[in-house]
Amino acid sequence: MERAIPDIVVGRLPHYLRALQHMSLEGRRLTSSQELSERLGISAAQIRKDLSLFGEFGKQGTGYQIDYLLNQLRQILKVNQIWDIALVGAGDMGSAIARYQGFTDRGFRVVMIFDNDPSVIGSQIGPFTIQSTDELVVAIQSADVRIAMLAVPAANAQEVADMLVQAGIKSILNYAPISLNVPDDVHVQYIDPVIHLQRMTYYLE
Amino acid sequence: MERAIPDIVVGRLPHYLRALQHMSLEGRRLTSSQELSERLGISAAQIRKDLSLFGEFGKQGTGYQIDYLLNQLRQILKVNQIWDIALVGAGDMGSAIARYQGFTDRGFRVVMIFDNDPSVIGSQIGPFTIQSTDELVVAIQSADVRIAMLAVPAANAQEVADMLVQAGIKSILNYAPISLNVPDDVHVQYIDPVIHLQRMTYYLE
DNA sequence: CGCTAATTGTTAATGTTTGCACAATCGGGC
DNA sequence: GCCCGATTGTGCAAACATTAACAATTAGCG
Ligand SMILES: NC(=O)c1ccc[n+]([C@@H]2O[C@H](COP(=O)([O-])OP(=O)(O)OC[C@H]3O[C@@H](n4cnc5c(N)ncnc54)[C@H](O)[C@@H]3O)[C@@H](O)[C@H]2O)c1
Ligand SMILES: NC(=O)c1ccc[n+]([C@@H]2O[C@H](COP(=O)([O-])OP(=O)(O)OC[C@H]3O[C@@H](n4cnc5c(N)ncnc54)[C@H](O)[C@@H]3O)[C@@H](O)[C@H]2O)c1
Repeated sequence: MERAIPDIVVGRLPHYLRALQHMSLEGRRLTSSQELSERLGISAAQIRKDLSLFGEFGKQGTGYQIDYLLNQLRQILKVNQIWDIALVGAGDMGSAIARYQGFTDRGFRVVMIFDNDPSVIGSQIGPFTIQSTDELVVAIQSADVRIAMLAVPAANAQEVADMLVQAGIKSILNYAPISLNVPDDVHVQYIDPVIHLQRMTYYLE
Repeated sequence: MERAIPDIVVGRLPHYLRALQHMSLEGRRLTSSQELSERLGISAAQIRKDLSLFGEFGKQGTGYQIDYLLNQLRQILKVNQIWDIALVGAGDMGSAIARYQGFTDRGFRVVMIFDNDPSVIGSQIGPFTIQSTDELVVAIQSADVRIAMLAVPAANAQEVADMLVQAGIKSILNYAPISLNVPDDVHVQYIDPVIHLQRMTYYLE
């Protein structure tokens, strides 16, 4: 029986992956827990320990092959494939997300966009036609999409989340500044810049 | 000598604040650690313990006065004032941030926007004229701004961060998917949706 | 071929965070 | 005025996370 991996470790893996991807693009071959430590501000011992939960990826005296470790991490995080994403809310934030070019080489792509404002339904954002939220559940179900990004106002976020759950979505990245109520088997992550800003003002004099 | 507050506690306070602000808008007067616990998915004991590090804000048998606790938390986090923010990068993300209406009632406002693309410098986003990054250091210094949001491509993020540090910025909220190198007295927080998405795909089958 | 410097994976020690449980206290009802 | 159900703040124990330290191993070099 496999020991469960602590959430906090899973949360660090994407950071390792991102740093390795940069190094790989820089043409580098090898790295070490020490170098990753300096780049990421995470102790070298911790990085080694985290990785050791999944296997032995390095070589003593040498370090880690960047491309090898990269692939191992991609496999562990299941981003050695492209995941389709449904985006709800085609306002300022939704449009920025829809146009963002930085998803594909990290395992994701937006494949459908929904809004409930008749004046934007049917119009294009890049390659996408904005669909009505009336079609949301059926469209997501028939395309078998599991991940959604939510960029609607806070007041509407819960009702949209309910629809997403009904459509079979299992992971929601929520930009609305409100906590969502979802079943246990649905994962939610939050992006709220103000939370980060308030955390930093605590340390300002 | 005051005991230092653990970072992890400071990181939860903005969530309490956000939930309380919603309750207050709903016209509610009283809440309890239990109710907050249900809304936030943080245990009631933890909430009570976190708050107790700063004082005694509740009343046994009754709970917490929402508006009172709200004000206490605003004071603790120093958001009982409006902080000015400098925004760098007026692309898709920067424009969405510049137009966002959700900062002011939570303690922040964008007051200046910079870019280095001559074709956007001088144009308007809402009430702001986009300034050249050539003016960045002087403009930030003379307006005594301490917080910046960074929305430039990853390849340029470090050079801009260096300018921000030189200008006296002490808190940076970085949207570029790259770790920044800054002096110890400068706080950095990161927003990278892909990190959150990759964290969730780990749990998908 | 043996020495050196580098670096891993892992164990044990240390430190931090969370959860439990309960006395103390409050407000309301009767 | 007293009792009851609710709820806080907190001491202690348990769980969890991080760090330090080191034997084992490697590549490179003379
Ligand atoms: N713009 C930012 O920089 C920013 C920053 C932080 C947080 N956010 C949050 O992101 C969310 C979106 O922000 P925005 O600036 O894009 O707002 P916006 O008003 O520009 O866009 C919201 C969009 O959601 C659509 N919408 C509303 N109700 C809907 C529903 N029930 N179903 C489908 N679509 C619906 C609206 O028609 C609109 O197109 C908000 O919750 C906001 O708080 C935005
Ligand atoms: N758009 C999104 O949804 C999204 C999502 C996640 C992350 N991001 C990140 O946010 C950042 C901005 O993304 P975007 O989509 O707005 O990109 P963008 O290309 O639309 O905008 C970038 C802007 O930065 C400006 N710029 C470049 N170098 C600069 C410099 N040295 N000084 C000042 N300005 C400079 C450019 O002129 C441009 O206006 C990127 O790092 C991106 O990875 C964006």
